[in-house]
Amino acid sequence: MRIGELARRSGVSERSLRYYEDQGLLVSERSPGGHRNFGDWAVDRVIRIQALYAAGLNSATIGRLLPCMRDADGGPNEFATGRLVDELTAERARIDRLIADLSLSREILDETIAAASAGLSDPAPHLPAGRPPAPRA
Amino acid sequence: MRIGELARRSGVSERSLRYYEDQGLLVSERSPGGHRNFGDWAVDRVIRIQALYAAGLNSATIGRLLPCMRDADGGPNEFATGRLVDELTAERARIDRLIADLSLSREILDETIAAASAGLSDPAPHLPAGRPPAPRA
DNA sequence: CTTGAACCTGACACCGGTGTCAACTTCTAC
DNA sequence: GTAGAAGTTGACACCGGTGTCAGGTTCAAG
Repeated sequence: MRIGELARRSGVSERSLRYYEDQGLLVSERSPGGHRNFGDWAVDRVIRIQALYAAGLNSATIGRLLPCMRDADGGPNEFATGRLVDELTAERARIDRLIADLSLSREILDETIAAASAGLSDPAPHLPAGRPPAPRA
Repeated sequence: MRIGELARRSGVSERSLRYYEDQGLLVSERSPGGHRNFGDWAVDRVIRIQALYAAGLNSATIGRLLPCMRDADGGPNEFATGRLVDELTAERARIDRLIADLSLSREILDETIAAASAGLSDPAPHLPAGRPPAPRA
């Protein structure tokens, strides 16, 4: 598929996809004219890359991590070196703290939103005040 | 307490605490010489502020949110306006997506770390490879 | 009074993935 | 062949909470 479709299917902007390739996180075949061509596997990979970025990892770390992770196609891997394992372990700890912060923030938002819809005598007509169930992490 | 102690107790740098005050998120008494003095309630408040920042909210949004949230001391509140509720609802949705990304990232890290300690014939002597249980959100 | 730790204000820099625009080329459907 | 959608490279800007340094002031203990 071409970059536009990959962007649509993965939910990541074309700009970011090109950046990922620049950083060596994504590879593509090229058409004779230079247009990128991606396989289906790229969708999953992009989603993972995006998740890792969202978790606060930088390009360099993701670049070291990618060849060591079990891919969707169960492709061949390297094993993470001790140094990389240390780094990933630290990242994991940071992510755990971050998840804790996010959960606290979510609670605060929930309470505040609930208090508003309970307390306002002027119910906003656009949102039916039904809050979705807590996300299953 | 003074700013140093608050920093220690909340785990937030003095620099950030002064910035929070600048942004109107935190109030302090001042000593005759100008030194800040905080009550015990400040610790909880700072932790919440920090969590909200970590969740990606900016100063302006936090500033609007703070007076509407139920504080630790159950202090008096305003109610969030409809416009603010909309904003908070959007933020909550974003946080939910972010938590999903973080969970995926954590899984990837876990698998990669586990694969490394299982696959390496050279066990790094510093970490006993016991992975902590998944964090109870 | 003296001394050293703690605090004050103000300023500068940073980071790095992403949005956006420009100018041009390639692809595709008719 | 031709028009228009889609893709390409390159460059510029941004954001905003935080780290850090400088130079000066305050506080508390001896």
